[in-house]
Amino acid sequence: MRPDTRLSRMLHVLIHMQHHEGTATSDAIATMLGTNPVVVRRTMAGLRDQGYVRSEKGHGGGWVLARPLEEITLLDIHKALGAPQLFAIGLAGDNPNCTVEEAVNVSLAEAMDEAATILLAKFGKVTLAELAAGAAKASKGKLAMEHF
Amino acid sequence: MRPDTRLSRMLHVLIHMQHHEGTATSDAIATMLGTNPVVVRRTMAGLRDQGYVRSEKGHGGGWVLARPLEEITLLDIHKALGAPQLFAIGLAGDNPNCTVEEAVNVSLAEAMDEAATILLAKFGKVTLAELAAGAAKASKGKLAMEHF
DNA sequence: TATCACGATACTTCATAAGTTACATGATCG
DNA sequence: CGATCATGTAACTTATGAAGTATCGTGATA
Repeated sequence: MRPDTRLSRMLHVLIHMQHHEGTATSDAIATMLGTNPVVVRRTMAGLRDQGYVRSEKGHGGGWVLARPLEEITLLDIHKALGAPQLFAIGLAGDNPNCTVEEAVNVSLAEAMDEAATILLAKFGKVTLAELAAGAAKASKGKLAMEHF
Repeated sequence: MRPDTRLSRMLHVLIHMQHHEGTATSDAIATMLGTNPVVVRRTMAGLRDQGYVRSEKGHGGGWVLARPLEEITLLDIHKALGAPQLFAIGLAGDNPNCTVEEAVNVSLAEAMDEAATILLAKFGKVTLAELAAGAAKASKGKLAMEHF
């Protein structure tokens, strides 16, 4: 199964936009992500609808952050992307009379629900500002390494 | 994304095999699951290699449980299927010099690792015998209902 | 008015679980 | 032995959804 990389990509973009003066065009973002500007617009559309970024047309247009990174969590972006499927595992069968099938699926669903709750709770606790800070620190570390 | 239903299906089959006297052919299993016998053989191959079932050719051949359900956990079957991807979410980017990308992906990976640990721990604690017992109980409940 | 950048549509590509076809191999029955 | 049954395997097709692409419309700016 091909993994959904939209969350990872959007987080990456949003953090870069903080340092970016003015607007970032879909083309520029696409180049940074190694993808296509249409894909960028399509994916960013959800973030715009939820008020995390704004888009402007025409000369000097492009994308800008609409809220500080302190106020955006990973969970916010996950939801803005439409809260896509978290798990690659699914439940099979559609026979409502088979109690075995039902017991299996209930058990799997419970385990997955529990894991999803944990995962989304963690997503909700991490802000993009914290990720940006972590990246800045790592950057300094690298810079320091280069001096030796 | 199309979910992977192999775990759900194999658990279902194994529990039914407990009550099944003698062998169950791939055809019979496929009919029960609403799928194709070749898919059954392909998927059961991993379980056979790990010693959870045996297969016999020729007249009267088919599949039989090789171990009691008490000794098989959901995790065992997950592993026997090759421990396929749990999450539909993936990490993007391959630029080792971008600390932002790295920070984003490390954070996502940590959250997913934590959730995966929880999920697999739960899988490891549930035996197929327990699922079978739950199904039998539900079956009785249904039977009782039918009497009134 | 020309250009720039997003918005939107319609399509193609890609990856992979799932489904299908076909045939080989081995075991059992008569 | 030979027919039949069932698994083993290989090769191919289908289904699904993220991702990629081409094209044109729309609005904003110089």
